[in-house]
Amino acid sequence: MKRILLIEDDPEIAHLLQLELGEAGYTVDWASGGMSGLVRLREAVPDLVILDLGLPDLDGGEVARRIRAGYEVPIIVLTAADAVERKVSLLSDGADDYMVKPFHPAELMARIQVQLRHREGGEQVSVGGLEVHLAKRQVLYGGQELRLSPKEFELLSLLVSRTGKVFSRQEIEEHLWGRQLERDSNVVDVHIANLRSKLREAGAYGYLRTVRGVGYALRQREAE
Amino acid sequence: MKRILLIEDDPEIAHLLQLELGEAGYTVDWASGGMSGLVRLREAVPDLVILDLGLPDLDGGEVARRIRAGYEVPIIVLTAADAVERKVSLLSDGADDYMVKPFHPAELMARIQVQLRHREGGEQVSVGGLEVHLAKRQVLYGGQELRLSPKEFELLSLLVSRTGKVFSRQEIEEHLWGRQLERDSNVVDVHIANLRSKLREAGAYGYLRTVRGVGYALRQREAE
DNA sequence: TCACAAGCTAAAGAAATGCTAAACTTTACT
DNA sequence: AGTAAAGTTTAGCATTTCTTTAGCTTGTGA
Repeated sequence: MKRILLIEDDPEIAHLLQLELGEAGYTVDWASGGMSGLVRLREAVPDLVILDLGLPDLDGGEVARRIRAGYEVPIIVLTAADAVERKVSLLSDGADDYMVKPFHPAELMARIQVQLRHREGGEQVSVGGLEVHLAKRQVLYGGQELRLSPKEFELLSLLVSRTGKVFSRQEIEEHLWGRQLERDSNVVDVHIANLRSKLREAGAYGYLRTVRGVGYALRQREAE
Repeated sequence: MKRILLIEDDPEIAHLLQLELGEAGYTVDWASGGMSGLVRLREAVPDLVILDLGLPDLDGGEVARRIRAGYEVPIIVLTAADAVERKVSLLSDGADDYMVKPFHPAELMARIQVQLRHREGGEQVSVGGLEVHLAKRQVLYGGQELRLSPKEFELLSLLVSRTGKVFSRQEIEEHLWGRQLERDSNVVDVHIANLRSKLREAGAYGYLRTVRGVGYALRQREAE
């Protein structure tokens, strides 16, 4: 369950948003002023902050800066129509997105999702259309999920950790097995072959390349 | 100093990014359209490209594909919130990462670092337009990749390690074979010839020179 | 200008390297 | 214990790369 901190002085808007967000499955925490918002933030760090600019006690930019100084949490700013030209300074104050009032709740919802997705994606790397989510242990190609065995996933993770670099069989062995294998073992080759065939099956051919005499690398696609 | 090519039609965003990136120590080159971006790229290949999707003249995916067709440079795409579903096709067009607008500059900065780290093999040497990446076992000439055999790559690596120095056949043998070969073997000559022909094929003639009676050296280009 | 050494080239056989399929072993789960 | 999935080994095959050979070209000094 995602927690959202709403800093908004107008009770009417606050109430409306609380309803909308609650229905969408978010837990909403409401603060009516800049100071109380900052206090609330310290008590329980939310997953996202919605900040109204027109606060009575503190300037919105100031609040954004203070939040940003101590927390990584994404901030969406609500601003009146006449303050549009402030958007640039706002963004550099630490806001991640802004919405001009009045706005449609659905749009706010969409932007919230975008921001949350941004943060979650932390451990994601991609090469070409290949996305590797380390935390989720998931690999996507063209939005489609690939079913990889543990060894295959580790192998791909290693290669994607330094795109372009050629990993020798020895390096791969050290990373996946923690030691060197027998001199004449070709386990690595076999796992490479299996991984490659699953990649190809999904249409992701040409990324996993053999560098003869040295090892393997993940590179930008090459004609097959 | 890393060079970033920014392809962005909105002058306001371009200016903001130019400031931010400049402060972070990058050299920023700004192109306001897809065509001019491609031209700029050809003039001086940057270390990274930031590409806005909403260009007036060319489709963003098209630009990405054209860049990718000729260069290995990493591409980060900026896309409007309503085009999120295009990310998949974008990634397979050759983009390495994408960011949904608006975004926090710090996040862009982080992603730039990720991309540059991925690409850097650490050790890289270059003479003229010839770049040799040891970790990637890759040789680029004018952004274009050369396919070299192991011996050819080692040979070029050796020569490029002390640009200008003349290496005797004996020295070359010691480095590539770990010993001296028979007196009347001309393996070195043959590998030199093969390397030279691959270089020439890519347009990189005039670098690999013969010093009669002594050996071979890699020097600044000379008329052919 | 000629002769000879040094270097270049092309081609063929030898060697090394990687790929694949299939059998076998281990592991995790029922 | 039985099954299914994953991991490993083996061995033969295909391909690339390396080396050698032999004849050709080029540069240099008499």
